Amino acid sequence: VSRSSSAQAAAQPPSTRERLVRETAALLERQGYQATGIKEIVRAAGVTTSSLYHHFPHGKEELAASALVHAGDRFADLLRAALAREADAPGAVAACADDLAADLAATGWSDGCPVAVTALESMSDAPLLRETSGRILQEWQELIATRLRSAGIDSRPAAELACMVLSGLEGAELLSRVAADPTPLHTTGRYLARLVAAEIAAAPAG
Amino acid sequence: VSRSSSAQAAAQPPSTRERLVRETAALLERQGYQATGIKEIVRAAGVTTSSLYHHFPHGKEELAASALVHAGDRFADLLRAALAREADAPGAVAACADDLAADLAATGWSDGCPVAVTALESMSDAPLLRETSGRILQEWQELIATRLRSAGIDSRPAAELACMVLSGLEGAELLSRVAADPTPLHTTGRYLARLVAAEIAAAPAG
Amino acid sequence: VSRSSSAQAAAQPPSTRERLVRETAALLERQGYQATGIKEIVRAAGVTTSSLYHHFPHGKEELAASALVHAGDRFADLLRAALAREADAPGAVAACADDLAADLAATGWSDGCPVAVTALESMSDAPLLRETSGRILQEWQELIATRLRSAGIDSRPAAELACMVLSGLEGAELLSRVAADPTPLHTTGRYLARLVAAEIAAAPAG
Amino acid sequence: VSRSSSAQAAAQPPSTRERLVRETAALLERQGYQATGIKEIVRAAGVTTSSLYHHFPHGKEELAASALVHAGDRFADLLRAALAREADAPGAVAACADDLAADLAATGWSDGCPVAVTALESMSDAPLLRETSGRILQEWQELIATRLRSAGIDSRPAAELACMVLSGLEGAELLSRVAADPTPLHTTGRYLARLVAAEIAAAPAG
DNA sequence: ACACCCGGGACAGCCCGTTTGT
DNA sequence: ACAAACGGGCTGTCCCGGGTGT
Repeated sequence: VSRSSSAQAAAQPPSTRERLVRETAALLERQGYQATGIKEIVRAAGVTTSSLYHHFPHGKEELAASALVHAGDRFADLLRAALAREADAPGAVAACADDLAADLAATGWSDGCPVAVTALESMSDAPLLRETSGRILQEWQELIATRLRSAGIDSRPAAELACMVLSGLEGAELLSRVAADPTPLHTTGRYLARLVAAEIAAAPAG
Repeated sequence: VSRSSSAQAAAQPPSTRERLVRETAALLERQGYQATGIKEIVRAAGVTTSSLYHHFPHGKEELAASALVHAGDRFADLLRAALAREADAPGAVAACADDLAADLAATGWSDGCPVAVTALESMSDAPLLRETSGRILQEWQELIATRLRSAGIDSRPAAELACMVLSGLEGAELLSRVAADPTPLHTTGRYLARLVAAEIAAAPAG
Repeated sequence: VSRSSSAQAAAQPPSTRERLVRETAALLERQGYQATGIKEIVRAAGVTTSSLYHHFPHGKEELAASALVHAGDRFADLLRAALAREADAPGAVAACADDLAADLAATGWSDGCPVAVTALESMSDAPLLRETSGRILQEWQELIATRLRSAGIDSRPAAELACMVLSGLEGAELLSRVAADPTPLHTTGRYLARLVAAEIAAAPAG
Repeated sequence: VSRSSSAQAAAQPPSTRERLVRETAALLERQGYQATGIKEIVRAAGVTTSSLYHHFPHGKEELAASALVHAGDRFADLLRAALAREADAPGAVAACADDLAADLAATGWSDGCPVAVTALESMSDAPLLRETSGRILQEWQELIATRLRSAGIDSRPAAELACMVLSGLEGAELLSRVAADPTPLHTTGRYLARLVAAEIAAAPAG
């Protein structure tokens, strides 16, 4: 999915399209979809409005969808890294929460999961964004589920537990951000790790 | 906090201010803060713009804050009811998730937690909304924590577990809404109940 | 219909709405509907865009419709004056063409019948403008028909002849404007007068 | 004038330039000049914008002028056919009106004389279009005048009568289109025929 | 000569949240 | 409490020209 990064990140300056997607992703993380204006995007990316509409004929929504995919890939990288770092599955899940907390704190809690707010904002209008958000959330769940299965958890409970883990992470991120406090993420990470440990203990197979 | 309801809910038609708050709350649940326009609010409430600025001199943000408090009280009612219905604490937590799922499904997943999206949208601007959202989320956590303590869990772990429960609920609501599927909420409810049960088993005192 | 002119033209400065209608009518005569921008209108009228949308919530089309009515009334005045000036009906019809020619020439053939171009432009979109144009053209025909009936022509032929007269005037105005030459209007006026005279001769009653 | 048709209409697919002109003519008939966008044209013709500017370096106006000539030729064909069908000159003139009515009604009154609206729209700007329109209208008048002269009318009155006839046709087309009703065209055709008959009777030479 | 992708400014019509006279 | 006005902002489209290949 995120192959473009390695393919052309060699040296050439990011293309107009690339810059649009990147800047939009950054703005979405910070402000959400509704509060991010087209003008703001083109100003940040240093391109003209016409260029935007050349690359994204359906306008803001199409661009935001691309930006969501981009941001989703970056978040997937974060998840993958955290999940791979710890040898035991419970620790891996907790690492996700802790890394996320560190990441958010580093930006002063202004940036955040770009999918959460955009998805919620796009419930009524913007069906394309809603679908895209859904797919991205699914990807993340599968990423987590795969890690859990590699720890010996059966496929079905692994999927359900991954859903729980992602729910916990997303909800805790909300609480942490509004409080500007990493505690909710850390606490949630600990409990999620416990759940994973319990599941492994219950299913000793693998 | 929600004392106004008993004070004047006797019979008289809802005041202008009341109608504004109620309609705004409804719109916030459905569309979030940014997508809800002043004109839309006054049209829905059947009042003039000037009346709005008479009652809420600080405009949209102040009105939205009042609406958040109103909506937060209603959600607290839902929590209280669910927590009180089940005799055992784990069941009570699961009931929260299930009630929430039923509630959201009944509106076609269009309505939702009014605080989540508004809080996320108001991170960059609208500090009043951010503070208000934070207070409301705190209230909910305390509501849950109180129920957990009454089940014999110590004060400190009860608070932490309540944080985990609320995180799970909020995150699962996000997942359920974007997928238009109650499964994430049910699954999360089950796991949260397990955590509560484990905590009770671990702390037999009380 | 055009009672407002006498009612308040006494002294007070024209209201915002009045200025909008007047300036729009002037611009429509000169440029047509499509070439006249909202910004141009508000600049000419010295009002803000928001004021425009306060008085004409449906925007450009609604404003243009009002302007058409206004301009139609003014053109009806011209017709009435010309029709009343000459004692004989044929001369009255010719006077219409001549007055129209004089009027158009006085503006360097830049102004013209505001209805013609707007009606043609609004065929595909802007149904409100189309209806309004149709009504105005009907009014003018009736004005002419009434004059013909007062000259002894029966009701039915008077209506048909009025249709012919208006067609001739509108078409000749087109030819005169693109050629910047009053001849087509004068020529057409002469032939129209002949038709009226023939009709009177054929129907000696009255 | 319309030599291109015979020259290359043999079999080969219409050239890029040809397609541009044809599609533009069709759009001008329906929407006028201002409402027809460059993008709309290139989409309809299936060519790229650069191709358009290659063939018509002066852009939209030059293309529209070519389209006007093309459409004018087609309308001239209609006039010629109608004028030649009827043996007597009055009947020939009436046939023009009737054929025009049939033609317009067949398109649901959406298409129309492409010159009228474009000419009126181009009065203020687009002098090239104005000149082109003028020439085309002149051609049509001469077409009619020639037919009248062949019926024994002197050169000078034939030219004037042709002016009257074209005025009547154009004006009646306007009235018919806005009313979506062929009656104005039919009525006008009848009266125009009467004028021609009277002229022939007055000038019995030939 | 011809066609492609891409970009450039300016402006289209419209609506935002807000304030003022009164 | 009301209509009226404010000024800036919104998304989107206008018509057009460069750079590149062929």
